[in-house]
Amino acid sequence: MAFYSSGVEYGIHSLTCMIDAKGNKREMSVREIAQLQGVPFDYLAKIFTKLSKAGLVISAEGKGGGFQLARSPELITLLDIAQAIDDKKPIFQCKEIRERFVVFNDSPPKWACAGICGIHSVMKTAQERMEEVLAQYSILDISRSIYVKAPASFAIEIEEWLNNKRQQS
Amino acid sequence: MAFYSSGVEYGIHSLTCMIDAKGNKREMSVREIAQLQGVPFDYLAKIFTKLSKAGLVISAEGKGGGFQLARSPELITLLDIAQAIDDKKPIFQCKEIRERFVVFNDSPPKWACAGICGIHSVMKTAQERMEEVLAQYSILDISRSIYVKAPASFAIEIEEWLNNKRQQS
DNA sequence: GGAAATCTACTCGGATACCGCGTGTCCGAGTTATGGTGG
DNA sequence: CCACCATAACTCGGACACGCGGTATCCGAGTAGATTTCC
Repeated sequence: MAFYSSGVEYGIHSLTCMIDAKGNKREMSVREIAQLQGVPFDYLAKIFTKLSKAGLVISAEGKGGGFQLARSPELITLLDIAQAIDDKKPIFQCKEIRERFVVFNDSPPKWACAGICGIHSVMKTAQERMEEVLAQYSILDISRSIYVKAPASFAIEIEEWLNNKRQQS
Repeated sequence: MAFYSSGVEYGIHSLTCMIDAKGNKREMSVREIAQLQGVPFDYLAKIFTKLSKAGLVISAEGKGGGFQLARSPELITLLDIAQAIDDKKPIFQCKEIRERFVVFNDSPPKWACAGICGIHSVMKTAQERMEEVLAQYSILDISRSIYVKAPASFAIEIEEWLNNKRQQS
């Protein structure tokens, strides 16, 4: 299985579409976001409560409520989102096998347990490098990479779709 | 769940203990390796067939057989092992959500599908950085990090344990 | 004494069981704007 | 005109069902060295 869950993917895409073509925030409800992207609503709702607890979005309860980015789009990185949804999980879970050597007879000496396991140490470094990359890109970057490819009509169609939706209720 | 399975951890530790204190290869059977480290034998056996297919170890069938490193210890990296056991899996599995926008009406335009997804692209870069670190360390490095902490008696105890084991049969 | 049969200890590969977790759904509770109703 | 109430549309949180994949175990088949047996 992949390391980052599909919840993370939903989260990133969702926050990305809460920015308009000009890079400004746009308040939206979970239902709007879910329908706009063709993603399960109930599931996305749970994801947004996580994003809210992590302080990435601000919630507005009640009718007409929804979510809004808590910070400027360039200050929300992919790492922020991934950690908010997947709870800072490690790439590698050390089982301290080094302590299990049969020659230790179930009572490993101090030197064997001292410091961090060598393998674990390398894995931690690897994860740090990985997360550095994720921390380097914001949802504004992602948003731009979409709008730079899209025709001008794309942004308009989304705006219209949103307006229609809101007009009906 | 962690990205790299516990099978990877078993694999790395196992290959590491197929090197003696001087950094030389040491032929061992799966049973020896499993018992030495206190790890399930049957499970480890399956892992070694993967390592064998990946060309990291060479198998010798029949009585007295076992496994041996296929290359010099400094040429076997943690990435080699991880990929041999976990089959080059991606950190992130793109679901191509960008094609699902409701304004596309189930027929996404070419520009939306063109090239690699922006998020996916960042994730791939992140994974590359991570794997670079893993490719940077060999099992010889890991082995040394253990022996540098251990007293001289440690290597001797392992040798004696192995000799006892082989004498009995 | 030498050849053949037997035994033992391996590597392989498939089948299977267990179980945790990711994914997704459902529902009830609390909140807030909106619209309608009655004095 | 204004206070009050019902309704609709949200967010929140818990419970739960489902299925997949990681972990682990078991077993049979094939292979090769060691041992014994038998002529």
